[in-house]
Amino acid sequence: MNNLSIGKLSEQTGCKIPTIRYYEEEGLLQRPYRTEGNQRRYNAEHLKRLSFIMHARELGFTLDEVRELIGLSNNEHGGHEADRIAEKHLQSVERKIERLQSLSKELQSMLNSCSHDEMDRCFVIEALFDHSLCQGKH
Amino acid sequence: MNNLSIGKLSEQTGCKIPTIRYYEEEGLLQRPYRTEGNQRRYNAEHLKRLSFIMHARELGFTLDEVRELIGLSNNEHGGHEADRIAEKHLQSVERKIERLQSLSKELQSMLNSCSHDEMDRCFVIEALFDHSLCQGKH
DNA sequence: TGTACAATCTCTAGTAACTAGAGGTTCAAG
DNA sequence: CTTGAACCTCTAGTTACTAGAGATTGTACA
Repeated sequence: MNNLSIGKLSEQTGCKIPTIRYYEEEGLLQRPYRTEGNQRRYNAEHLKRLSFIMHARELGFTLDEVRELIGLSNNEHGGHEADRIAEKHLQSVERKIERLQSLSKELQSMLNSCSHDEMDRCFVIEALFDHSLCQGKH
Repeated sequence: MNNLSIGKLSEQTGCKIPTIRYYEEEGLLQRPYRTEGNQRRYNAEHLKRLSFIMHARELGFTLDEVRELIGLSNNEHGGHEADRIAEKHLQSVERKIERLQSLSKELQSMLNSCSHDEMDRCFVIEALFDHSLCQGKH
């Protein structure tokens, strides 16, 4: 688990090599020990931190939020703050879901009515045109 | 409706001025007539096209897909193709909804269990760390 | 007709979160 | 000790815009 090369860390976490270097650059991942020959060597702490970052990213936190979260986890008063961030994030996720659901409905009804007539006109395209003309009316 | 300046077109559509120029640059919006002094003047066709682009964007189509859709709408065999694009898009939207819903659940359960104990430890942060360590196990 | 100033022009660079490639160096197995 | 996979840094590209600088044009009003 110690003295992992960047390739091994990448394998273990599923995070791509350039992305690992990018996170280091961005100050999200601690700078690792370097060999004489200037290659990176990671330990269990790095593995843990990188997994944390990746999981937070999967959950849709931005890198800035991840940065905040990491800062808070080192801070004794960070708990309530972390709540706030997670709560704000939950709200934005729920808004996103709503928007996508209405989008899904619109796409479905476009597709359902999309039989083609003799002139081979497609209602998908027409629906897009029509709806785009009645702005804000639905 | 004719001879709209870029500012008026922007007002009418709600699309920002630099974005209009960007769409022109990208070949999505037809190049408009220019005055002697090199300023853009738009007509009803441009308005219609821009509204189409914006509506498709709201529905989450990428600019490349919008480009395709515009191409297809000028093509007599485009109908079935447009179906295919819309269908593919619908599927990706549904996948996105699923992912967001499970994310929302995870955030909610994080927040629910997030009372703070005497030591002011926050379970939001711990949940993030814990889950990040059991990779792929849920 | 003159003038002021809002609106427009082009161009460059910045955003987020990576990804890809060039050209060169190091590590480790045999 | 050799060789080839893995690593290094650096630059530039991606998507869909947005912001700003510095210059020019359009137009309302006196």
